[in-house]
Amino acid sequence: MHILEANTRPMIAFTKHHPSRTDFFSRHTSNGACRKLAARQLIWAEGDLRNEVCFVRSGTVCFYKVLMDGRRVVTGFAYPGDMIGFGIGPHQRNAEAVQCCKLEPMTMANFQSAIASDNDLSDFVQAQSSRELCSSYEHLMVLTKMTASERLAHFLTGLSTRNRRLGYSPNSVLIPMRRVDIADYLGLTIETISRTFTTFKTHGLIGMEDPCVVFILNLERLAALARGACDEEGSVSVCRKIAA
Amino acid sequence: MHILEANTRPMIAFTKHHPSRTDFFSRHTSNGACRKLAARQLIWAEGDLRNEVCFVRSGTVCFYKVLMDGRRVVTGFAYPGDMIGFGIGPHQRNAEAVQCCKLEPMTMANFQSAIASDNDLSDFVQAQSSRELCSSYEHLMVLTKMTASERLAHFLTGLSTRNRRLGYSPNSVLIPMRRVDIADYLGLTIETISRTFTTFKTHGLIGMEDPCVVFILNLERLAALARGACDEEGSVSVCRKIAA
DNA sequence: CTCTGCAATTGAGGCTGATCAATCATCCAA
DNA sequence: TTGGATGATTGATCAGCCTCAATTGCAGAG
Repeated sequence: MHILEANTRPMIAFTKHHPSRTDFFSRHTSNGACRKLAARQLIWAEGDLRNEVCFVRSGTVCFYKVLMDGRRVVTGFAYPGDMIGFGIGPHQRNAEAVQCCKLEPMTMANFQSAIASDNDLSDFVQAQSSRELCSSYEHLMVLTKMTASERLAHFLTGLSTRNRRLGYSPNSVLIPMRRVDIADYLGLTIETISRTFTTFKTHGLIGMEDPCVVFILNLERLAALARGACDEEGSVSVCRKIAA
Repeated sequence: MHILEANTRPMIAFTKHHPSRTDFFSRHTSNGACRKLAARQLIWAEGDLRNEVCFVRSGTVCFYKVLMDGRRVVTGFAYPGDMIGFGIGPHQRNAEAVQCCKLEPMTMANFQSAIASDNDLSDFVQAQSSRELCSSYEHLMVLTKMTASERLAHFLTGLSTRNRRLGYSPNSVLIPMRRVDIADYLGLTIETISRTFTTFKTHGLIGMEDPCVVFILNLERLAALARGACDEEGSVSVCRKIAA
Protein backbone atom coordinates (compact mmCIF):
# COMPACT_ATOMS: atom_id res chain seq x y z
CA MET A 1 0.00 0.00 0.00
CA HIS A 2 1.25 3.41 -0.97
CA ILE A 3 -0.35 5.11 1.98
CA LEU A 4 1.03 2.85 4.64
CA GLU A 5 4.52 2.98 3.29
CA ALA A 6 4.35 6.74 3.01
CA ASN A 7 3.07 7.10 6.54
CA THR A 8 6.40 6.50 8.26
CA ARG A 9 6.88 8.99 11.06
CA PRO A 10 4.73 11.70 9.56
CA MET A 11 3.97 13.82 12.62
CA ILE A 12 7.51 14.17 13.83
CA ALA A 13 8.95 16.42 11.16
CA PHE A 14 7.44 19.64 12.49
CA THR A 15 7.31 18.92 16.17
CA LYS A 16 10.82 17.73 16.93
CA HIS A 17 14.14 19.08 15.77
CA HIS A 18 17.12 17.17 14.57
CA PRO A 19 19.08 16.32 17.74
CA SER A 20 22.56 17.05 16.36
CA ARG A 21 21.59 20.67 15.83
CA THR A 22 20.82 21.48 19.43
CA ASP A 23 24.14 21.90 21.15
CA PHE A 24 25.93 24.82 19.51
CA PHE A 25 23.04 27.17 20.22
CA SER A 26 22.26 26.21 23.78
CA ARG A 27 25.82 26.97 24.87
CA HIS A 28 24.91 30.63 24.79
CA THR A 29 21.40 30.59 26.22
CA SER A 30 20.00 30.11 29.71
CA ASN A 31 20.25 26.33 29.84
CA GLY A 32 18.21 25.94 26.72
CA ALA A 33 15.08 27.31 28.31
CA CYS A 34 12.23 27.54 25.81
CA ARG A 35 9.36 29.95 25.37
CA LYS A 36 6.05 28.39 24.45
CA LEU A 37 3.76 30.10 21.97
CA ALA A 38 0.14 29.36 21.14
CA ALA A 39 -1.03 28.94 17.58
CA ARG A 40 -1.54 32.29 15.79
CA GLN A 41 0.38 34.19 18.44
CA LEU A 42 2.42 37.17 17.23
CA ILE A 43 6.14 36.82 17.93
CA TRP A 44 7.17 40.27 16.76
CA ALA A 45 5.76 42.97 14.51
CA GLU A 46 7.22 44.88 11.61
CA GLY A 47 9.15 47.85 13.00
CA ASP A 48 9.91 46.26 16.39
CA LEU A 49 13.49 46.44 17.60
CA ARG A 50 15.50 43.23 17.51
CA ASN A 51 15.72 42.18 21.15
CA GLU A 52 16.74 38.62 20.64
CA VAL A 53 17.51 35.84 18.24
CA CYS A 54 15.53 32.61 18.57
CA PHE A 55 16.14 29.02 17.68
CA VAL A 56 13.00 27.19 16.59
CA ARG A 57 12.73 24.02 18.67
CA SER A 58 9.30 22.92 17.51
CA GLY A 59 6.39 24.28 15.51
CA THR A 60 6.32 26.55 12.48
CA VAL A 61 6.77 30.30 12.17
CA CYS A 62 5.26 32.46 9.43
CA PHE A 63 6.72 35.80 8.26
CA TYR A 64 4.44 38.31 6.57
CA LYS A 65 3.80 41.91 5.67
CA VAL A 66 0.45 43.66 5.41
CA LEU A 67 -0.54 46.50 3.07
CA MET A 68 -2.70 49.35 4.31
CA ASP A 69 -5.78 47.88 2.74
CA GLY A 70 -5.31 44.51 4.38
CA ARG A 71 -3.72 42.64 1.50
CA ARG A 72 -1.15 40.32 3.02
CA VAL A 73 2.02 38.75 1.69
CA VAL A 74 3.68 35.80 3.37
CA THR A 75 7.40 36.10 2.69
CA GLY A 76 8.46 32.79 4.20
CA PHE A 77 8.27 30.15 6.91
CA ALA A 78 10.69 28.89 9.54
CA TYR A 79 10.78 25.31 10.79
CA PRO A 80 12.44 23.45 13.67
CA GLY A 81 16.19 23.80 13.33
CA ASP A 82 16.00 27.31 11.87
CA MET A 83 17.22 30.44 13.57
CA ILE A 84 15.02 33.51 13.35
CA GLY A 85 15.41 37.17 14.21
CA PHE A 86 18.95 38.03 13.14
CA GLY A 87 19.52 40.89 10.73
CA ILE A 88 20.17 44.61 10.52
CA GLY A 89 17.95 47.36 11.89
CA PRO A 90 14.39 46.87 13.19
CA HIS A 91 12.31 43.88 12.11
CA GLN A 92 11.18 44.16 8.49
CA ARG A 93 8.18 41.86 8.75
CA ASN A 94 5.78 40.32 11.24
CA ALA A 95 6.46 36.89 12.69
CA GLU A 96 3.66 34.66 13.89
CA ALA A 97 3.38 31.14 15.25
CA VAL A 98 1.52 29.04 12.70
CA GLN A 99 0.97 26.28 15.22
CA CYS A 100 1.96 25.80 18.83
CA CYS A 101 5.70 26.61 18.97
CA LYS A 102 8.70 26.32 21.23
CA LEU A 103 11.37 28.99 20.75
CA GLU A 104 14.71 29.12 22.51
CA PRO A 105 15.73 32.78 22.82
CA MET A 106 19.19 34.35 23.02
CA THR A 107 19.68 38.02 23.83
CA MET A 108 21.09 40.20 21.09
CA ALA A 109 24.16 40.94 23.24
CA ASN A 110 24.86 37.25 23.75
CA PHE A 111 24.33 36.63 20.08
CA GLN A 112 26.82 39.30 19.03
CA SER A 113 29.56 37.96 21.26
CA ALA A 114 28.72 34.35 20.48
CA ILE A 115 29.03 35.02 16.75
CA ALA A 116 32.53 36.39 17.30
CA SER A 117 33.75 33.53 19.46
CA ASP A 118 31.86 30.43 18.30
CA ASN A 119 32.70 29.12 14.85
CA ASP A 120 29.91 26.55 14.84
CA LEU A 121 27.37 29.28 15.41
CA SER A 122 28.77 31.79 12.93
CA ASP A 123 29.06 29.07 10.28
CA PHE A 124 25.46 28.16 10.88
CA VAL A 125 24.29 31.76 10.63
CA GLN A 126 26.25 32.31 7.43
CA ALA A 127 24.89 29.14 5.88
CA GLN A 128 21.33 30.03 6.77
CA SER A 129 21.66 33.62 5.49
CA SER A 130 22.96 32.31 2.22
CA ARG A 131 20.16 29.74 1.97
CA GLU A 132 17.54 32.39 2.72
CA LEU A 133 18.87 34.77 0.11
CA CYS A 134 18.98 32.01 -2.46
CA SER A 135 15.46 30.86 -1.68
CA SER A 136 14.12 34.40 -1.81
CA TYR A 137 15.38 34.75 -5.38
CA GLU A 138 13.89 31.39 -6.21
CA HIS A 139 10.64 32.54 -4.68
CA LEU A 140 10.63 35.50 -7.04
CA MET A 141 10.80 33.06 -9.93
CA VAL A 142 7.95 31.05 -8.52
CA LEU A 143 5.78 34.13 -8.19
CA THR A 144 6.52 35.67 -11.56
CA LYS A 145 6.84 32.74 -13.89
CA MET A 146 4.92 29.76 -12.58
CA THR A 147 1.34 28.59 -12.89
CA ALA A 148 -0.79 27.68 -9.90
CA SER A 149 -0.03 23.95 -10.30
CA GLU A 150 3.69 24.59 -10.58
CA ARG A 151 3.66 26.83 -7.52
CA LEU A 152 1.87 24.33 -5.32
CA ALA A 153 4.05 21.51 -6.63
CA HIS A 154 7.10 23.59 -5.80
CA PHE A 155 5.79 24.20 -2.31
CA LEU A 156 5.04 20.53 -1.66
CA THR A 157 8.33 19.22 -3.03
CA GLY A 158 10.12 21.82 -0.90
CA LEU A 159 8.54 20.36 2.21
CA SER A 160 9.28 16.86 0.94
CA THR A 161 12.94 17.70 0.39
CA ARG A 162 13.16 19.09 3.88
CA ASN A 163 11.76 15.83 5.24
CA ARG A 164 14.34 13.81 3.34
CA ARG A 165 17.17 16.04 4.59
CA LEU A 166 16.08 15.45 8.17
CA GLY A 167 15.73 11.71 7.70
CA TYR A 168 11.94 11.53 7.49
CA SER A 169 9.86 10.08 4.71
CA PRO A 170 9.79 12.38 1.67
CA ASN A 171 6.44 10.90 0.67
CA SER A 172 4.36 12.01 3.61
CA VAL A 173 4.25 15.73 4.10
CA LEU A 174 2.67 17.62 6.97
CA ILE A 175 1.08 20.96 6.13
CA PRO A 176 1.20 22.86 9.39
CA MET A 177 -0.15 26.14 7.98
CA ARG A 178 -3.64 27.11 6.86
CA ARG A 179 -4.69 27.48 3.23
CA VAL A 180 -4.63 31.28 3.63
CA ASP A 181 -0.96 31.18 4.57
CA ILE A 182 -0.12 29.01 1.57
CA ALA A 183 -2.17 31.25 -0.71
CA ASP A 184 -0.53 34.45 0.52
CA TYR A 185 2.85 32.75 0.20
CA LEU A 186 2.29 31.54 -3.35
CA GLY A 187 0.47 34.64 -4.57
CA LEU A 188 -2.81 32.81 -5.12
CA THR A 189 -6.24 32.62 -3.47
CA ILE A 190 -7.38 29.93 -1.06
CA GLU A 191 -9.89 28.75 -3.64
CA THR A 192 -7.16 28.17 -6.22
CA ILE A 193 -5.04 26.36 -3.64
CA SER A 194 -7.94 24.12 -2.74
CA ARG A 195 -8.82 23.43 -6.37
CA THR A 196 -5.21 22.62 -7.23
CA PHE A 197 -5.01 20.18 -4.32
CA THR A 198 -8.06 18.34 -5.64
CA THR A 199 -6.63 18.36 -9.17
CA PHE A 200 -3.49 16.71 -7.82
CA LYS A 201 -5.64 14.23 -5.95
CA THR A 202 -7.86 13.26 -8.85
CA HIS A 203 -4.81 12.67 -11.06
CA GLY A 204 -3.04 10.48 -8.57
CA LEU A 205 -0.19 12.84 -7.73
CA ILE A 206 -1.10 13.04 -4.06
CA GLY A 207 -3.41 11.49 -1.50
CA MET A 208 -5.06 13.55 1.20
CA GLU A 209 -7.44 12.50 3.93
CA ASP A 210 -7.27 15.60 6.07
CA PRO A 211 -6.14 19.06 4.89
CA CYS A 212 -2.98 18.92 7.01
CA VAL A 213 -1.49 15.67 5.75
CA VAL A 214 -0.45 15.06 2.15
CA PHE A 215 0.85 11.75 0.85
CA ILE A 216 2.92 12.22 -2.25
CA LEU A 217 2.09 9.29 -4.50
CA ASN A 218 4.15 10.35 -7.50
CA LEU A 219 7.08 12.43 -6.35
CA GLU A 220 8.78 12.31 -9.72
CA ARG A 221 5.92 13.92 -11.62
CA LEU A 222 5.36 16.42 -8.85
CA ALA A 223 9.01 17.41 -8.91
CA ALA A 224 8.89 17.73 -12.69
CA LEU A 225 5.97 20.10 -12.33
CA ALA A 226 7.84 22.09 -9.70
CA ARG A 227 10.84 22.47 -11.98
CA GLY A 228 8.65 23.81 -14.75
CA ALA A 229 9.11 20.48 -16.51
CA CYS A 230 10.08 22.30 -19.67
CA ASP A 231 13.59 20.88 -19.75
CA GLU A 232 12.07 17.64 -21.01
CA GLU A 233 10.32 18.70 -24.15
CA GLY A 234 10.99 22.40 -24.33
CA SER A 235 7.35 23.33 -24.14
CA VAL A 236 5.44 25.11 -21.45
CA SER A 237 2.32 23.16 -22.23
CA VAL A 238 4.01 20.04 -20.92
CA CYS A 239 3.59 21.44 -17.42
CA ARG A 240 -0.13 21.49 -17.82
CA LYS A 241 -0.25 18.04 -19.33
CA ILE A 242 1.50 16.64 -16.29
CA ALA A 243 -1.03 18.16 -13.93
CA ALA A 244 -4.07 17.51 -16.09
CA MET B 1 4.13 73.81 -20.59
CA HIS B 2 4.23 70.67 -18.52
CA ILE B 3 6.81 69.08 -20.72
CA LEU B 4 9.33 71.88 -20.64
CA GLU B 5 9.10 72.29 -16.92
CA ALA B 6 9.45 68.56 -16.40
CA ASN B 7 12.42 68.35 -18.70
CA THR B 8 14.94 69.80 -16.27
CA ARG B 9 18.15 67.80 -16.31
CA PRO B 10 16.65 64.53 -17.39
CA MET B 11 19.73 62.77 -18.69
CA ILE B 12 21.89 63.36 -15.67
CA ALA B 13 20.21 61.12 -13.14
CA PHE B 14 21.62 57.86 -14.48
CA THR B 15 24.93 59.02 -15.87
CA LYS B 16 26.44 60.95 -12.96
CA HIS B 17 26.48 60.15 -9.30
CA HIS B 18 25.85 62.45 -6.42
CA PRO B 19 29.27 64.00 -5.66
CA SER B 20 29.07 63.83 -1.87
CA ARG B 21 28.91 60.04 -2.04
CA THR B 22 32.23 59.49 -3.73
CA ASP B 23 34.90 59.97 -1.09
CA PHE B 24 34.41 57.22 1.52
CA PHE B 25 34.70 54.49 -1.07
CA SER B 26 37.68 55.77 -3.06
CA ARG B 27 39.83 55.84 0.06
CA HIS B 28 40.17 52.09 -0.25
CA THR B 29 40.54 51.67 -4.01
CA SER B 30 43.33 52.35 -6.47
CA ASN B 31 42.86 56.09 -6.79
CA GLY B 32 39.26 55.73 -7.78
CA ALA B 33 40.13 54.00 -11.06
CA CYS B 34 37.01 52.91 -12.93
CA ARG B 35 36.25 49.99 -15.19
CA LYS B 36 34.15 50.77 -18.24
CA LEU B 37 31.49 48.36 -19.40
CA ALA B 38 29.58 48.31 -22.66
CA ALA B 39 25.81 48.01 -22.73
CA ARG B 40 24.62 44.42 -22.20
CA GLN B 41 28.00 43.28 -20.95
CA LEU B 42 27.98 40.59 -18.25
CA ILE B 43 29.62 41.71 -15.00
CA TRP B 44 29.45 38.38 -13.22
CA ALA B 45 27.43 35.19 -13.48
CA GLU B 46 25.47 33.17 -10.95
CA GLY B 47 27.87 30.85 -9.15
CA ASP B 48 30.97 32.99 -9.70
CA LEU B 49 33.14 33.64 -6.68
CA ARG B 50 33.03 37.11 -5.18
CA ASN B 51 36.32 38.67 -6.24
CA GLU B 52 35.48 42.27 -5.62
CA VAL B 53 32.92 44.79 -4.53
CA CYS B 54 32.06 47.61 -6.93
CA PHE B 55 30.74 51.10 -6.57
CA VAL B 56 28.47 52.14 -9.44
CA ARG B 57 29.77 55.47 -10.75
CA SER B 58 27.52 55.75 -13.78
CA GLY B 59 25.08 53.62 -15.73
CA THR B 60 22.62 50.99 -14.57
CA VAL B 61 23.15 47.38 -13.53
CA CYS B 62 20.55 44.64 -13.81
CA PHE B 63 20.48 41.50 -11.62
CA TYR B 64 18.73 38.40 -12.90
CA LYS B 65 18.39 34.64 -12.75
CA VAL B 66 17.54 32.28 -15.59
CA LEU B 67 15.60 29.01 -15.42
CA MET B 68 16.68 25.99 -17.41
CA ASP B 69 14.07 26.64 -20.06
CA GLY B 70 15.15 30.24 -20.58
CA ARG B 71 12.54 31.96 -18.47
CA ARG B 72 14.22 34.92 -16.83
CA VAL B 73 13.55 36.84 -13.62
CA VAL B 74 15.04 40.25 -12.98
CA THR B 75 15.49 40.56 -9.22
CA GLY B 76 16.59 44.18 -9.14
CA PHE B 77 18.59 47.09 -10.51
CA ALA B 78 21.53 49.12 -9.21
CA TYR B 79 22.05 52.78 -10.00
CA PRO B 80 24.89 55.29 -9.58
CA GLY B 81 25.70 55.60 -5.89
CA ASP B 82 24.91 51.95 -5.15
CA MET B 83 27.43 49.34 -4.10
CA ILE B 84 27.18 45.93 -5.68
CA GLY B 85 28.77 42.56 -5.08
CA PHE B 86 28.92 42.21 -1.29
CA GLY B 87 27.34 39.20 0.36
CA ILE B 88 28.01 35.68 1.55
CA GLY B 89 29.19 32.78 -0.59
CA PRO B 90 29.33 32.79 -4.39
CA HIS B 91 27.17 35.16 -6.45
CA GLN B 92 23.50 34.20 -6.36
CA ARG B 93 22.48 35.93 -9.58
CA ASN B 94 23.87 37.31 -12.82
CA ALA B 95 24.79 40.99 -13.08
CA GLU B 96 24.72 42.78 -16.40
CA ALA B 97 25.27 46.37 -17.55
CA VAL B 98 21.95 47.70 -18.80
CA GLN B 99 23.66 50.62 -20.48
CA CYS B 100 27.25 51.78 -20.72
CA CYS B 101 28.56 51.69 -17.12
CA LYS B 102 31.49 52.84 -15.03
CA LEU B 103 32.28 50.66 -12.03
CA GLU B 104 34.90 51.39 -9.38
CA PRO B 105 36.14 48.04 -8.02
CA MET B 106 37.59 47.18 -4.61
CA THR B 107 39.19 43.82 -3.91
CA MET B 108 37.40 41.57 -1.42
CA ALA B 109 40.43 41.71 0.90
CA ASN B 110 40.41 45.50 0.89
CA PHE B 111 36.70 45.50 1.44
CA GLN B 112 36.91 43.21 4.48
CA SER B 113 39.54 45.33 6.20
CA ALA B 114 37.90 48.59 5.15
CA ILE B 115 34.60 47.49 6.69
CA ALA B 116 36.34 46.87 10.00
CA SER B 117 38.19 50.19 10.09
CA ASP B 118 36.02 52.70 8.24
CA ASN B 119 32.76 53.66 9.91
CA ASP B 120 31.50 55.64 6.94
CA LEU B 121 31.83 52.59 4.74
CA SER B 122 30.35 50.09 7.17
CA ASP B 123 27.43 52.42 7.89
CA PHE B 124 26.82 52.72 4.18
CA VAL B 125 26.92 48.96 3.66
CA GLN B 126 24.56 48.35 6.58
CA ALA B 127 22.15 50.99 5.32
CA GLN B 128 22.14 49.58 1.83
CA SER B 129 21.71 45.98 3.02
CA SER B 130 18.74 47.04 5.07
CA ARG B 131 17.26 48.99 2.15
CA GLU B 132 17.70 46.03 -0.18
CA LEU B 133 16.07 43.58 2.20
CA CYS B 134 13.17 45.95 2.71
CA SER B 135 12.72 46.52 -0.99
CA SER B 136 12.87 42.81 -1.73
CA TYR B 137 9.93 42.22 0.61
CA GLU B 138 8.10 45.12 -1.01
CA HIS B 139 8.85 43.57 -4.37
CA LEU B 140 7.18 40.37 -3.25
CA MET B 141 4.05 42.37 -2.51
CA VAL B 142 4.19 43.99 -5.91
CA LEU B 143 4.46 40.63 -7.63
CA THR B 144 1.80 38.79 -5.67
CA LYS B 145 -0.84 41.39 -5.03
CA MET B 146 -0.70 44.13 -7.64
CA THR B 147 -2.26 44.56 -11.08
CA ALA B 148 -0.22 45.48 -14.15
CA SER B 149 -1.09 49.18 -13.81
CA GLU B 150 -0.18 49.20 -10.14
CA ARG B 151 3.11 47.45 -10.82
CA LEU B 152 4.20 49.84 -13.53
CA ALA B 153 3.06 52.83 -11.45
CA HIS B 154 5.09 51.47 -8.56
CA PHE B 155 8.12 51.13 -10.80
CA LEU B 156 7.81 54.65 -12.21
CA THR B 157 7.22 56.36 -8.87
CA GLY B 158 10.21 54.47 -7.50
CA LEU B 159 12.42 56.02 -10.16
CA SER B 160 10.77 59.38 -9.56
CA THR B 161 11.45 59.18 -5.82
CA ARG B 162 15.06 58.36 -6.53
CA ASN B 163 15.31 61.46 -8.71
CA ARG B 164 13.89 63.65 -5.98
CA ARG B 165 16.29 62.20 -3.40
CA LEU B 166 19.23 63.06 -5.64
CA GLY B 167 18.00 66.57 -6.34
CA TYR B 168 16.65 65.98 -9.84
CA SER B 169 13.18 66.61 -11.14
CA PRO B 170 10.73 63.93 -9.91
CA ASN B 171 8.56 64.61 -12.94
CA SER B 172 10.93 63.55 -15.66
CA VAL B 173 12.08 59.97 -15.41
CA LEU B 174 14.68 58.24 -17.51
CA ILE B 175 14.10 54.58 -18.28
CA PRO B 176 17.57 53.20 -18.92
CA MET B 177 16.48 49.58 -19.31
CA ARG B 178 14.62 47.83 -22.12
CA ARG B 179 10.99 46.77 -21.93
CA VAL B 180 12.09 43.14 -21.48
CA ASP B 181 13.98 44.06 -18.34
CA ILE B 182 11.00 45.92 -16.91
CA ALA B 183 8.69 43.04 -17.83
CA ASP B 184 10.93 40.41 -16.23
CA TYR B 185 11.26 42.63 -13.18
CA LEU B 186 7.52 43.21 -12.76
CA GLY B 187 6.45 39.69 -13.68
CA LEU B 188 4.65 40.77 -16.86
CA THR B 189 5.21 40.54 -20.62
CA ILE B 190 6.63 43.31 -22.80
CA GLU B 191 3.27 43.62 -24.53
CA THR B 192 1.51 44.32 -21.25
CA ILE B 193 4.20 46.84 -20.29
CA SER B 194 3.79 48.60 -23.59
CA ARG B 195 0.01 48.61 -23.38
CA THR B 196 0.06 49.93 -19.84
CA PHE B 197 2.39 52.74 -20.87
CA THR B 198 -0.06 53.79 -23.57
CA THR B 199 -2.98 53.54 -21.15
CA PHE B 200 -1.13 55.90 -18.82
CA LYS B 201 -0.43 58.19 -21.77
CA THR B 202 -3.99 58.31 -23.08
CA HIS B 203 -5.31 59.13 -19.61
CA GLY B 204 -2.90 61.93 -19.01
CA LEU B 205 -0.85 60.30 -16.29
CA ILE B 206 2.38 60.47 -18.26
CA GLY B 207 3.83 61.91 -21.43
CA MET B 208 6.30 59.96 -23.55
CA GLU B 209 8.00 60.91 -26.79
CA ASP B 210 10.64 58.23 -26.85
CA PRO B 211 10.53 54.92 -24.96
CA CYS B 212 13.38 55.94 -22.66
CA VAL B 213 11.99 59.21 -21.32
CA VAL B 214 8.79 59.47 -19.31
CA PHE B 215 7.31 62.76 -18.13
CA ILE B 216 5.07 62.26 -15.16
CA LEU B 217 2.16 64.63 -15.63
CA ASN B 218 0.13 63.55 -12.62
CA LEU B 219 2.44 62.25 -9.95
CA GLU B 220 -0.27 62.20 -7.32
CA ARG B 221 -2.55 59.84 -9.19
CA LEU B 222 0.38 57.69 -10.25
CA ALA B 223 1.55 57.42 -6.64
CA ALA B 224 -1.99 56.55 -5.54
CA LEU B 225 -2.02 53.74 -8.07
CA ALA B 226 1.37 52.53 -6.87
CA ARG B 227 0.15 52.40 -3.26
CA GLY B 228 -2.82 50.31 -4.29
CA ALA B 229 -5.00 53.38 -3.80
CA CYS B 230 -7.33 51.35 -1.68
CA ASP B 231 -6.71 53.39 1.45
CA GLU B 232 -8.99 56.03 -0.05
CA GLU B 233 -12.24 54.19 -0.56
CA GLY B 234 -11.46 50.70 0.61
CA SER B 235 -12.13 49.10 -2.74
CA VAL B 236 -9.78 47.41 -5.12
CA SER B 237 -11.79 48.56 -8.10
CA VAL B 238 -10.70 52.12 -7.34
CA CYS B 239 -7.25 51.21 -8.60
CA ARG B 240 -8.64 50.36 -11.98
CA LYS B 241 -10.78 53.48 -12.12
CA ILE B 242 -7.71 55.62 -11.60
CA ALA B 243 -5.92 53.97 -14.49
CA ALA B 244 -8.92 53.69 -16.77
C1' DC C 1 -27.51 18.21 22.37
C1' DT C 2 -27.63 22.75 19.48
C1' DC C 3 -25.50 26.90 18.01
C1' DT C 4 -21.77 29.54 16.43
C1' DG C 5 -17.52 30.49 14.11
C1' DC C 6 -13.74 29.07 11.41
C1' DA C 7 -11.57 26.57 7.70
C1' DA C 8 -11.89 24.16 3.49
C1' DT C 9 -14.18 22.86 -0.61
C1' DT C 10 -16.88 23.38 -4.80
C1' DG C 11 -19.45 25.91 -8.46
C1' DA C 12 -20.50 29.70 -11.93
C1' DG C 13 -19.03 33.55 -14.37
C1' DG C 14 -16.11 37.41 -15.59
C1' DC C 15 -11.78 39.89 -16.22
C1' DT C 16 -6.89 40.44 -16.55
C1' DG C 17 -2.98 39.48 -18.79
C1' DA C 18 -0.56 35.88 -21.90
C1' DT C 19 -0.05 34.26 -26.51
C1' DC C 20 0.43 34.68 -31.31
C1' DA C 21 1.03 37.72 -34.99
C1' DA C 22 1.70 41.90 -37.74
C1' DT C 23 3.51 46.52 -38.13
C1' DC C 24 6.57 50.35 -37.28
C1' DA C 25 10.85 52.91 -35.96
C1' DT C 26 15.61 53.13 -35.33
C1' DC C 27 20.28 51.93 -35.98
C1' DC C 28 24.14 50.01 -38.29
C1' DA C 29 26.70 47.74 -41.88
C1' DA C 30 27.30 46.79 -46.58
C1' DT D 1 20.62 53.99 -50.51
C1' DT D 2 19.14 49.05 -49.16
C1' DG D 3 18.88 45.25 -46.12
C1' DG D 4 18.84 43.16 -41.72
C1' DA D 5 18.59 43.20 -36.80
C1' DT D 6 16.66 44.91 -32.67
C1' DG D 7 13.17 46.94 -29.90
C1' DA D 8 8.60 48.80 -29.27
C1' DT D 9 3.83 49.06 -30.30
C1' DT D 10 -0.80 47.43 -31.43
C1' DG D 11 -4.48 43.98 -32.42
C1' DA D 12 -7.27 39.66 -31.73
C1' DT D 13 -8.10 35.75 -29.16
C1' DC D 14 -8.33 32.83 -25.24
C1' DA D 15 -7.10 30.56 -20.93
C1' DG D 16 -6.03 30.88 -16.11
C1' DC D 17 -7.05 32.68 -12.07
C1' DC D 18 -10.00 35.76 -9.24
C1' DT D 19 -14.45 37.04 -7.44
C1' DC D 20 -18.67 36.06 -5.51
C1' DA D 21 -21.53 32.68 -3.48
C1' DA D 22 -23.14 28.42 -1.38
C1' DT D 23 -22.06 24.22 1.09
C1' DT D 24 -19.71 21.08 4.12
C1' DG D 25 -17.07 19.62 8.13
C1' DC D 26 -15.22 20.34 12.50
C1' DA D 27 -14.38 22.20 17.14
C1' DG D 28 -15.62 24.69 21.09
C1' DA D 29 -19.12 27.18 23.98
C1' DG D 30 -23.29 27.21 26.12
